[in-house]
Amino acid sequence: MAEDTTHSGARPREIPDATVVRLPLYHRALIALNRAGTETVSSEQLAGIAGVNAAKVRKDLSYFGSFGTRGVGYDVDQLLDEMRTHLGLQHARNCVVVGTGNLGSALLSFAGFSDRGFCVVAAVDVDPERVGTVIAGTEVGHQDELARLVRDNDVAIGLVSTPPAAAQQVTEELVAAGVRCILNFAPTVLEVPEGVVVRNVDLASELEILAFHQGRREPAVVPAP
Amino acid sequence: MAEDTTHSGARPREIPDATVVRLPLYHRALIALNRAGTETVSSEQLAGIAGVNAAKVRKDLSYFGSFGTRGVGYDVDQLLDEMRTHLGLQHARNCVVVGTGNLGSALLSFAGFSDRGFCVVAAVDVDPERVGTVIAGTEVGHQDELARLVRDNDVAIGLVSTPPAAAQQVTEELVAAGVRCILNFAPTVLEVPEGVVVRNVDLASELEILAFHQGRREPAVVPAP
DNA sequence: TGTTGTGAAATTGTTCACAGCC
DNA sequence: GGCTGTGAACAATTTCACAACA
Repeated sequence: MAEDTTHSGARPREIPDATVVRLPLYHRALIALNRAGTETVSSEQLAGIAGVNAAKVRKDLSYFGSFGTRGVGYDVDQLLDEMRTHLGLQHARNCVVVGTGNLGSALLSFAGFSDRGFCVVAAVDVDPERVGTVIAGTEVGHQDELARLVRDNDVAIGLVSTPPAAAQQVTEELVAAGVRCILNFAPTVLEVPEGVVVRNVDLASELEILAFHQGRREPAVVPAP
Repeated sequence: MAEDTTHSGARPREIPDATVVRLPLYHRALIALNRAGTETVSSEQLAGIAGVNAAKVRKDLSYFGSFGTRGVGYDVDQLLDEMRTHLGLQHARNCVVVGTGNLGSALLSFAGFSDRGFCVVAAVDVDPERVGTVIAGTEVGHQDELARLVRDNDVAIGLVSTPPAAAQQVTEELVAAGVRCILNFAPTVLEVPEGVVVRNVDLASELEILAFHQGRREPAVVPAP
């Protein structure tokens, strides 16, 4: 991730990766606080809600500036605004779902995005059986229409939920169409050019990590029936 | 993201967390190599497929022993076996889906688990409209039946896909029923007792992380000429 | 030759602890 | 008195680089 940033001037604040992945946690916590009508929050409280520790909260927030008040805490509204700004969420972002199998249709139906400023506006598939069907209000277009749909709908993010064998191909089409953010659900490592960001969500991997930890805890006990 | 790996006692061989989260990548790569009939693989090749670098592969594997051959590489079959053993995947693990909304039904329909030794064998919901329906071959039971279903089906893993407000409650029920591994899809931080492992999958958070990176890359607005 | 396995160095991330301010 | 912001100490992780060896 880190470019050749030999510190000539400490101007461009580089946010640590570890911090970036925690920002959504704070964002989520602040949304909840805001809804509850809470006006100020201490790093300790915020940490409790976000499931981290207070020192981390303060360090993380400090990378963006110092908007807390000593002896008081942070103003929830202000911090929420700040968070939105730095996450680039002032405006909603449009997403396209590529591959409308089980997972793809779930993504189309899933409401969890829209609350937080992401909107699935298009979907494509190669299967003629699926093209033309409407899932959760979105009509499935043909894969060939991807570029047009991306352009017409100002799509910023591609959700790849094809079988693994097709994932690299559709990724390249997404990139060619100008999409620079990809959330990949296929169990494959995607190759992308510089400047394109990929995040991977692999459910089987998550389950394997859980299995590993369980195996560690219980040294192979065979329960008698 | 797995900040909740609380360890109780010191084990002789402690595997770094960072390594653990990469094991599924190697596992996946080895399955592919095995299917392709490849017999040996170098750390360099494995790294290529898994999307990491060779030094990391070697270091990671070395925590489990040294089963490579200098000048040659690793035996795919043997390494795959080793991987399965350490991930505790000799036997399949049963999962229960709690909450059968959009995401929950997708989890039930999703085939991606079964290839890798995880099997969804039960599902529950509180909504009377859903209880009794059959999704992808699994009948949805009532939430009250959770403990029984866990017992009867030897369930090892709980998949929490309820609305956030219900997630903590159902987690406690899962834990009470003896489930010690939880994959949480609800956008909430779950509190669990020592010995229970939680991993979180929050799609909105992933999208926010992507948005952040995109915002960084394109420096906002170009000054007017 | 080519590749592993691994100490040691470099980098990144976390926690401490306290000065500074309300 | 309470809480932030942060440099400095500490811990984890990654990378380097090379001896060992089939």
